[in-house]
Amino acid sequence: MSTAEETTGGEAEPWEEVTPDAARRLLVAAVEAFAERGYHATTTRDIAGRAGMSPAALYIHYKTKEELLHRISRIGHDKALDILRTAARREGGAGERLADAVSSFVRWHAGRRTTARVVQYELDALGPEARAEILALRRQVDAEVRGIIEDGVAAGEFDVLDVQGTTLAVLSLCIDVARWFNIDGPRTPEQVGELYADLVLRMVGAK
Amino acid sequence: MSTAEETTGGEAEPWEEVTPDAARRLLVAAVEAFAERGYHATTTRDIAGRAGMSPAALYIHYKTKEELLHRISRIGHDKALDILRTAARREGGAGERLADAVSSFVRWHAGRRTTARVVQYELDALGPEARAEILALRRQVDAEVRGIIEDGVAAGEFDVLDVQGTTLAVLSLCIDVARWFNIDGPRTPEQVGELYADLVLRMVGAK
DNA sequence: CGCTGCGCTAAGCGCTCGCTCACCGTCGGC
DNA sequence: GCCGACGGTGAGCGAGCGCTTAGCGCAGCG
Repeated sequence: MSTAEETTGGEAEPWEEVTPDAARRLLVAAVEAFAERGYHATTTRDIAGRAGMSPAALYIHYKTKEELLHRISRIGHDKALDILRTAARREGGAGERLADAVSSFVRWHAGRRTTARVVQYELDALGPEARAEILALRRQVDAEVRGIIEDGVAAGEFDVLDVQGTTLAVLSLCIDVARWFNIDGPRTPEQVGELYADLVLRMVGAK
Repeated sequence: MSTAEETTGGEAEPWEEVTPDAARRLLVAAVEAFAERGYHATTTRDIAGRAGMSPAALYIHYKTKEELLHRISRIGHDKALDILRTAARREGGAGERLADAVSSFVRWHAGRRTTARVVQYELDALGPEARAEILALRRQVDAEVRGIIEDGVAAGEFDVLDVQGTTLAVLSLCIDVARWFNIDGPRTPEQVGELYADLVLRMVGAK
């Protein structure tokens, strides 16, 4: 988690914490399949096939198909939260920290779009306990962004009427990048990150 | 479950164009089920059950489960486009028209959240021809918003660096309301619409 | 060399899916 | 009062699902 991923665009090779190798290959295959077709439309045979294994191999490393989604969602949320925390705790004014948070968060949602899609849009497919665990992480994500905005307001740097509503809107804007971003489109993840950082600074009335 | 959504955004009772009555009841049931569990996780038995009919009754009115989704998506996109066109073609400056477009578009996504969820997030479940038809409607949606922003820039009313990128962001912000909005939450659709209209005016640097 | 443990496969179980089909009650027209 | 059309049902088909199980090949080790 603390690896060298200051990287402007492509991040360090993900999923390296997943071992053994066969379990990681299955998980990466599941991310691709879930992102492409959705959790419910993906079959265990499809996941195993993408990983070059038989359907039964999946159940050596994971108890159920849902456990795969849970692991993906957990790791993805940890990563997203890590990105935001890093930006929130750097030095500098609230404006710089918010711009940094938004641009890196957006870069992740665009650059690792397949992962982000699964993480952000397949939450309802999890069972109650797993969903509750993930929702707790999401509240922490919200708190990080709200914290920066509150700092900016307190410092007189931002002009915001509804802090919680604006926080919601900022996060919503960033998250939805995973829905529409197209790797073959005209924009790189870095460009979208820059554009969005500018838009968000306008939204909070940064001086 | 189906009640309590009495057109908070001031829209007409929807689905009235769907006849006969049994076909409409099935379609409304499908909207609810798709919005709750997703297209692929919804069974034809569930849809028919919600409409108080046997599973076979569905196939008297619709050829396949996918045709149901197609009809919902088509009608929903027509409605969304209609809302934007009405706002775009009213009288007044670009700022007023943009604020009107955003607030009514957001009101629809929040107030008719179940429909909007299906319309915006189940697009990939459609076959190639149906999806192409819907994508054409979405390009028209984009054009309406871009048109207002271009007007504002031309009139010196807005300050926008990347018109297409900002259009994308504005629409993305509005659409994602359908993902997070909660009828039992602290905000009414009207309040979110107002908040978002203000945020969007800031994004375009409205004078 | 034989034994053991383990990652993996081939086959398939029980179930539920989308969808079909033979049949039925109701009702307007003659 | 009978008849055909139509909207509906109950039962069930073939397919494909998530997941299980019996057994295989092979590396490590005496």
